[in-house]
Amino acid sequence: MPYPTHVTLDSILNQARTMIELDGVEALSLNVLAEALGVKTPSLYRYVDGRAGLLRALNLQTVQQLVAATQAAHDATSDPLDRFIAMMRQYRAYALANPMGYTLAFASAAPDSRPDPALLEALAIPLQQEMARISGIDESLMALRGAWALVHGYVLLEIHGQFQRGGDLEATFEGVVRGYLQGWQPAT
Amino acid sequence: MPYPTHVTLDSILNQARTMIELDGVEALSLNVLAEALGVKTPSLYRYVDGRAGLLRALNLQTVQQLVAATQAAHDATSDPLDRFIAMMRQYRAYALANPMGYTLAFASAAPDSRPDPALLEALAIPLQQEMARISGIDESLMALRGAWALVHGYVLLEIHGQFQRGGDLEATFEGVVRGYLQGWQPAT
DNA sequence: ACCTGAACACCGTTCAAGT
DNA sequence: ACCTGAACACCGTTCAAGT
Repeated sequence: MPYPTHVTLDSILNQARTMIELDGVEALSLNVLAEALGVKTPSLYRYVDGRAGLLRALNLQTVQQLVAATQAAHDATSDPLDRFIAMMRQYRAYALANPMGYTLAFASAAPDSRPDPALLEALAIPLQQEMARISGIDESLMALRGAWALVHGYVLLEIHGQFQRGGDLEATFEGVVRGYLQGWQPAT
Repeated sequence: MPYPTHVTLDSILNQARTMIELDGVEALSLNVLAEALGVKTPSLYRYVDGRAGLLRALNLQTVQQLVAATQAAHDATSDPLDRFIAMMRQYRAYALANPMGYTLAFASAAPDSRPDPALLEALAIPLQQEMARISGIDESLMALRGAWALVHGYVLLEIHGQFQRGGDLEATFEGVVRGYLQGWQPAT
């Protein structure tokens, strides 16, 4: 009689994700993860290629979820500028809801667990299309890179508590993104 | 006859810094660090409070160096906008020269090794003064937060290789920062 | 005063063995 | 087919002991 399956890739990732968000990536060990899943540590190796492979799988999931989140906003509006801002809002919302996962995927040092370039394209293409309708196509790559940097940096500073002087961080986000984008609209 | 001192806090930090920049933070272990310094691991505990303390000390140094770098640019120019941009250029140059150290200090998850708030003020105050001369004082906090986010995000995306489509990243940096700042100049 | 040896608990990883 | 036990090398940390 073979063993029943006690664990799946999904259950592993879900458990890892909640542990990471609770205690940080450094505190995530395969031992405690296995124990929380009611299994012995070596069993995890059937589903994931060690600790590094686990982080890779998590990062893949993170990028996919982020793409889905921004894409949902894309389909919900039509005016180019509103649409772009709505996508940035969704981007921020996802990052703030998954701060450790976002940081791990997009600002972690390990070069081997970086997001797949092809997936990053999936994130960038629809954004650049919208940007082209705001800035014109010639400037759209530069304008998009700045917008991404602005949003990326903003959510990371928020996540890591580096906006120390309070204020309405949501309104400020809206303000700086709008301000940035207005600079790229062709002069009338 | 007492032991001669084989190691100092400075030699520890320097060695740790070069190791981090070479192989990443995760690969930094007290064992290999001690061995590189010609000393046994427990000796490090006289100078630094364990691995966490070592990272704290490194982060402190990073922020101080970053403050010094931006401050140098402040003293070298006089026009507000040029001066602010020069400071941002120095900020980026420092981050790109110390990518792992910068990431560790400003985008690492560990909340206990975060930079001292008072030091962050030392970084922010002169920047906000310049920003006030560009945007006016009322908007200067919001405008500065956006500028910081933009530069922070930009250098992190550069460091982690996420601008995949090439192009002159220095010129793009200049362009997006200038573009952002122009939006905050009061209408004529 | 400064460093080391020895010991402990924990970690990731591999692989033959169990069911 | 899936999981476990046992073993290994490595890690951080503490503290009594060495010089």
